[in-house]
Parts: sequence; structure tokens; C-alpha cells
Amino acid sequence: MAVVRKTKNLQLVLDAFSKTNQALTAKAVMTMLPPTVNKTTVYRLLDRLQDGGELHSFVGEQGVMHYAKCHACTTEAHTHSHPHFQCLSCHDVRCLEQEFTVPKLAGVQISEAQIFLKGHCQSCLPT
Amino acid sequence: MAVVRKTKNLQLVLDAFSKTNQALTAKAVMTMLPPTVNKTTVYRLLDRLQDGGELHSFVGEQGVMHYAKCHACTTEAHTHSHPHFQCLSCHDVRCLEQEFTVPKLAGVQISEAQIFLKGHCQSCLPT
DNA sequence: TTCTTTGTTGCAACTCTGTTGCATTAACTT
DNA sequence: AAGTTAATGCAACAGAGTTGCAACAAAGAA
Repeated sequence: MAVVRKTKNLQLVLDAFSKTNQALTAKAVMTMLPPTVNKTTVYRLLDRLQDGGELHSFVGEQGVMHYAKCHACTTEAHTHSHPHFQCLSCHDVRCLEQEFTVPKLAGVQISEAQIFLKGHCQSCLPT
Repeated sequence: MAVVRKTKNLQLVLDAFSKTNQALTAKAVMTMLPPTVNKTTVYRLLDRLQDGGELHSFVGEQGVMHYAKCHACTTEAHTHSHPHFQCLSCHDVRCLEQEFTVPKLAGVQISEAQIFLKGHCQSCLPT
């Protein structure tokens, strides 16, 4: 079920995501919230925001779920086929805007692609 | 540390992987072994086989670690840039042999790509 | 404004994947 | 056969995420 009521905790979570362009884990969100907010509440808010299409999620490092704001994605056509990227220097995780076209592969019919890239972001490039 | 001694449990795990082309979770491996084998042992054997280059691992559905036999990968050049695939019908998870070239993306320098695809395998295609 | 409905929250307990410390067992070496 | 030490089993733990339930609080109705 998506978010229905505009509660204080909801606003806090939304604020956390508007403060950054990074993808955040539930744990990361919690550290940005007053410690009085229960972790169950955070998990449930993230779920609801995802149901409502305000966030999308993907599995990042060590199998931990990450959540990020939806920009290109509309609620109806929730493709999420853009790659997600983690910088090995600053450890930021974020969405890359470029759409990723999955080439035709022999013997399988692809309907969904999850692409997780690691490397160095522009600010962290050795140059 | 890689595998050093050829123990009974090691052979059982290797047998499990030679019985299938699928990628297996630790849990899946355990169900293929006599119940006397401790789960810690399984996790450690999977780690050692990975260190030795006999297996490689990747994060699959719900953030669960999967292990698969290494074919193309050598111990030295352990690229793992081939995609991993899960069939939405039979739920098998396996490696796709085709190498995947990650296109140049603006503003980032990619050094590793994890590609997880979902769809239907040849046997499960509606045709 | 007050009442009522029901979506939301906090708490505690739990599930699941995976890990760690330690004493015991069993491969491999000589 | 004896010694060395990798491998194992056990128990306890860690971290991410879930569930049931009672209490609370938005949002609309009266």
C-alpha cells in the first residue's frame, strides 16, 4: 500500500532523500532521522514510497537494499533499467541517468535487467 | 585461504556443483548434502573454492549470494563480467557465457560490472 | 470542534543469511 | 606412527529485514 497520510515521519524521510542525490540504505536513512524514529517505521515508509513510485530500490553492495528517488521513472512505467553506480573511493551509490540497452542474448528472453557498476566518480578520478 | 586438503565435505560440495549448471546458494548446496554437514562448513568451503578460483559468486535475488562454477574465468584474470540470469518460470539461476561490454558512460570510470538479468529461459519460453 | 475511522507507529520478538571463536577432528608430511 | 595444522562442528552472535499487536494520530464526517 502506498503512502496515504502526510505524517511527520514521512516528511523526515522525504527530506532525507531531497538532501542528497545518493541512493540510501534503510540504515543510512535512519542515521539522518531523529533516533526516536523506529526502524520498522523506516522500512515501512520506504516500502510505501516505493509502492507510490516516489522511490525505487535495488540491491547494492553486500546484498543490501538501496533506495533512490525516481526521476525518469513514472509510476506506471517503472522500468529501472538504468544502471546503478558505486564509487570505490567515496562509496557513494547513485543512479546513472543513461538508459542501458541489453543486447539480445542467445537462448533467453530478457524482461528485466539489474546493472550495478563500480568504479570512480568524476570527483574521485585520479586524473 | 583456498582449499588445501581434499576432505570428504569438499568432495560433496564439488559433486553438488558438477550435478548442475545452475548457480547455487549456500542453502541450496546444503540441501544437496547430508544433513550432518554443518552450515558453517558449507559457507567456508564456498569461500575457499572462490579463493581458489573454482567458483565465483554474485548477489542474486533478494540479496542472496549465489555461487557458480568458473568456466571461462581463470584464477588470475577473474573477470566475472558475464551476466547472470534468472528464469522467472523455473527460477533457475545461471551464468550466461556471452561477455558483456559496458558502454562508456559520462562522468564515471567503470572498473567492474555486475549484471543480473531476469526473463525466461529457452525451456520455459511460451513459444 | 469533536467524533469516528483507519492509516501509521513503536515495541518486542522473530526470520534469514552469514560470521566468529574455540575446542576437536582428521588430512597430509616426514 | 607421530606431529602439524587445515578443516570441522557447535554455539553464540551480527546485521538486514519482517511480523503481530496494541496504541496513536491524520483526515474526513457530524
